[in-house]
Amino acid sequence: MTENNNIERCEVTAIHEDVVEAVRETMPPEEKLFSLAEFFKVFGDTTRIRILYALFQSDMCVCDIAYLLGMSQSAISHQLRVLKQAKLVKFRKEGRVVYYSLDDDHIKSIFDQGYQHISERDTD
Amino acid sequence: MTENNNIERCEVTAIHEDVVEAVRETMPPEEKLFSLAEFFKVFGDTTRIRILYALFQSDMCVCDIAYLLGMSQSAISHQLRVLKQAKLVKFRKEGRVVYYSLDDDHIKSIFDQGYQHISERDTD
DNA sequence: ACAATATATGAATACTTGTTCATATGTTCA
DNA sequence: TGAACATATGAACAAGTATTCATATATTGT
Repeated sequence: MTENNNIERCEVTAIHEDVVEAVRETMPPEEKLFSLAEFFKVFGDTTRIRILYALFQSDMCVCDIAYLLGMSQSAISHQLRVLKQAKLVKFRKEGRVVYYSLDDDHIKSIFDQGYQHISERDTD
Repeated sequence: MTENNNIERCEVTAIHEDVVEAVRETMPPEEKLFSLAEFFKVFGDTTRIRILYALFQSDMCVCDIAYLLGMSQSAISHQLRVLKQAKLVKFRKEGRVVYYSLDDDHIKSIFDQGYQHISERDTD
């Protein structure tokens, strides 16, 4: 009558099977969760974060970004490719110079909320 | 008179030094950018994303989470430690069972925005 | 005190990832 | 056409990370 018969050994079975099944119902599809992790993975690198913050302010060419961040042109170019594939930045070519700019409206507010989190956390 | 004297060779110097210096002024401190990357890194893994989505719905013990996600108790325990260190989850002990729950208000809305981004992106 | 069990953790391993180095591509200017 | 230059890219390497395995810790019930 109480919460019996769910209980077996852990490792294999759940302790509260009712809770587990209820939660399972609400889980988004695996594929969406995977995409979401992929999306956030892009923000999990200081170089890419710095590039995006720079682009908040102004469109910039590869060379300028490299100079600003004190990094090699190659390193920046590789990271811009990651950002491009994630559709976070777009680019336009002017002669041999390529200007990158933001291609997403959510980034800033996502960053702001992250910023808020770490600020609150660090004052505890 | 035009945009001269900024221009030297890339790799070493910037093409638009004025732009670079203007952007440099607005960059948040390195330490903050680093923390931000650390913060998002936590979301860059499917297992942790899945754990957090589960906890959106209900507090859960380690064993139930492992069962729900079809993973080992050890793997879940390791990941919960990461989430704990990031102050994203908290826990309470009841006997030998440890219940984890969310410890942050921003997570859901950050996830929602990420979700929105990938949805928009995938319909282009 | 002892067996059973829920969780935590250190070490090892396989995999991923960021940067560098060398080089390729494509554009401009003489 | 050729030299200079901005950017892109593949391969290699180093550093980081997620999971497993074995085991430790702590709690419960007998």
